[in-house]
Amino acid sequence: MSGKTIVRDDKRRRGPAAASKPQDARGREPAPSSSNARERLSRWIAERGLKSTRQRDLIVDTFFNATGHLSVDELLVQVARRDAGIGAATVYRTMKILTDAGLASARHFDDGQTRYEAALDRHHHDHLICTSCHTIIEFENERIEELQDLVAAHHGFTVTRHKLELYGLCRDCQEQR
Amino acid sequence: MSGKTIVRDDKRRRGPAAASKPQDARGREPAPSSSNARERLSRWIAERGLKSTRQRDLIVDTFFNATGHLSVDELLVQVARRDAGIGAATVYRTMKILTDAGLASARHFDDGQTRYEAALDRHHHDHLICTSCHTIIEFENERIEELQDLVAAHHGFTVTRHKLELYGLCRDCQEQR
DNA sequence: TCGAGATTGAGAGTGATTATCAATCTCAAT
DNA sequence: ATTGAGATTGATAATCACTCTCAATCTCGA
Repeated sequence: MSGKTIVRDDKRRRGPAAASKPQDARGREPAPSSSNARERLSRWIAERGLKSTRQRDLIVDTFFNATGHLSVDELLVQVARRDAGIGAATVYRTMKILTDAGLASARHFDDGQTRYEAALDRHHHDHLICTSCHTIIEFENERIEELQDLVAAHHGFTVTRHKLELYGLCRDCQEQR
Repeated sequence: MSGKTIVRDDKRRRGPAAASKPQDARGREPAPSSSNARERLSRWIAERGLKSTRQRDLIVDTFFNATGHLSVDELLVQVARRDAGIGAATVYRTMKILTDAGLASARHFDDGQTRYEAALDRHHHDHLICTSCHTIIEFENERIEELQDLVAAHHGFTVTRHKLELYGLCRDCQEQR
């Protein structure tokens, strides 16, 4: 699942088709394969005496097989299709483990929910968010990062992470007006 | 209150002194004067049949006399020093009015609370945030904005607003390690 | 001075997430 | 295969940052 470039376009769960061209992406590493992630997770779990459970496996599998930036609610809906008995708390707990293990990363956009995206071997990137249809497009721009470092240096800061989100209307939504 | 450049350094409520040099700021407009803001607010309130109350005035006055990016909690503490009977709901309500009137702007950093900053006549700017002492420094960089527009255009987006936050350690906190 | 209508403070309600806890499940050591 | 210490689970309570509700007040133009 999920294309092979850095740009991931997730118009509310649709096929891995038509995404804008990756103008700023440099198409470095392909998205992590579910199997690779599973290996890493097994190791992570083993290393700290955690246990592998049916629920955990199901949630992880569902997450890596989905595209985009999922909220716990959205993930729970998908998980419930396979096992309606899984509780929300378990999904929260599992996503926390995945995040701690570096296999998922949590994003806090302006809609009040934490959204998760697959993170294995992925490079840092930022987001373009359509305020109408909620499509999220990822992009990477080295020049911007350089300028950020410059600004930070001017103020004596050492930047450890940053967040850049561009909110607006995507092409489709503009045309529909 | 609040310096006369775009850079505002708020190390947890301290005098309007020592801020790093405004390297990226262009020192356009001076920060809004409390009186000017009050005028605008009066007009705003009058225009829509709202009423001016003791609580409202006190909260607004306290807000404009404080420096930095205050959360409702922080503002409430300061307000309570002048009138302990004012409820949190009223502070929330007042900050909403101030925001709607364009006199304050709400910022959502990664600590889960909404923070407000004086907004009258201020230009758009972004933030450098120290993850250790929580100092917040504002900056403006035209080149970055231009690149953002370029990136957005590549993806067919029309950007209406953006958020750029650089998290890291400020000079002081780096030295203290 | 009046009174319609806005405002207030307290407390209930909300939405997202975390904590608690008894019942279960896992898995390494029998 | 059995066991049992300890991890996990689901339900539910609790928390956090707000927002809503409502009866008591306050504001301000007539």
